[in-house]
Amino acid sequence: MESIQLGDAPASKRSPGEELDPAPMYDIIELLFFAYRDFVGDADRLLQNYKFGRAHHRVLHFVNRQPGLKIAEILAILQITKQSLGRVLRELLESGYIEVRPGPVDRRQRLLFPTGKGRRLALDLARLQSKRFARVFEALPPGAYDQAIQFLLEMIDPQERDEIAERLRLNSLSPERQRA
Amino acid sequence: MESIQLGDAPASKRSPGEELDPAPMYDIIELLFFAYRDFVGDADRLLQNYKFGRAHHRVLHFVNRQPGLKIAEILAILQITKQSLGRVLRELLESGYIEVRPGPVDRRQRLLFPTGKGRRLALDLARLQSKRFARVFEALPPGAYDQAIQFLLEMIDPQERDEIAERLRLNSLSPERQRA
DNA sequence: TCAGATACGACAGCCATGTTGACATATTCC
DNA sequence: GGAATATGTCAACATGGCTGTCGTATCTGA
Repeated sequence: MESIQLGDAPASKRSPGEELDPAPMYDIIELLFFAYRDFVGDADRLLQNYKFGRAHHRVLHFVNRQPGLKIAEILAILQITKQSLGRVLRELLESGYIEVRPGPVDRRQRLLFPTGKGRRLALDLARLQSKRFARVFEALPPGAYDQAIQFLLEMIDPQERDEIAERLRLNSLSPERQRA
Repeated sequence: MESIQLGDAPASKRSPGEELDPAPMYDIIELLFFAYRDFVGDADRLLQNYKFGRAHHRVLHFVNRQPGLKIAEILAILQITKQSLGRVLRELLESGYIEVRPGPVDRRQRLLFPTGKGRRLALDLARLQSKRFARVFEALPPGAYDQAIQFLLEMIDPQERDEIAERLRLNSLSPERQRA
């Protein structure tokens, strides 16, 4: 692939050691905006067929990834209020993409599980978004995937970073939890 | 920095040549979600002091980056309708962060310019977001910035990609347009 | 055992930001 | 002078957030 040279390098590279009022990194700010918009656009188009929005997608995605998620846990992951979750979750329950079982030890809890239908839709959505990434890393040199992972991880607030990294590691190492 | 190994490599790497039903790339899908959320969170918090939202930020950002932007141009960049732009733009005009001048050649056009106040706020916001990037690339090996740029560029739909790359190149090479 | 903490549901109302559709106005172009 | 263009505007609506408040079932600990 042709290497495109865009704008300025980060200010920290232009004058090492000097940190006074670095120039804003407009290029990467805008690229992240456009990249994210196109990324979510893929799923948005598919979701229209189901009359679902991004909010439904997020809930279904994390419930599918972590079956048995508690209400409080998904609120923490999505960082929304239970009132916001309420409507979206109700629609997912009523249309049979997610089901609820009481917590085996604490019966106040409502554990969320994807149904077969739910797993299928979540998988379709994930595959669609994965296609974009697959195309990206085919066009980029080897190692680009690992570099992108490190880049995105660093972008996340430090407090959440460890927790998220842990959740990702757990999910990729223990597929048996999918059958819980 | 400690190199964290997360989950699986892309399916294309696990069995070269075979492309049937690759496993979804859950890790990078979720990392992009969390990374973007924290990224915009920075600006959101600052914007609260001004009673502005993300929509105002986007308009102010691009008007500041490309002074003299036409209405039709910013609609194309943001991919929203003029009705959506209307309210937000009116508030930015009334509160004096953006001003309008008729097109010198075509007087139907309303060219958008940031005011001094507008430039200051746009710069504050850009600096805030740049801080996150600066911290990221300090933690990452040299070359990570260029790699991230290439990654994000590839994530953008091909139709827009060239146009966006061109706009970024223009903006970083012709600062004199800032005085238009 | 019982009082308080916890996990969750539900109602009401509000806000921000997007949409479509229809129509008005000024200007430019042929 | 009529059509196309650039933009504004009004109305209605959808989505997805929010706060506040109250209710209920369940668990926990003194």
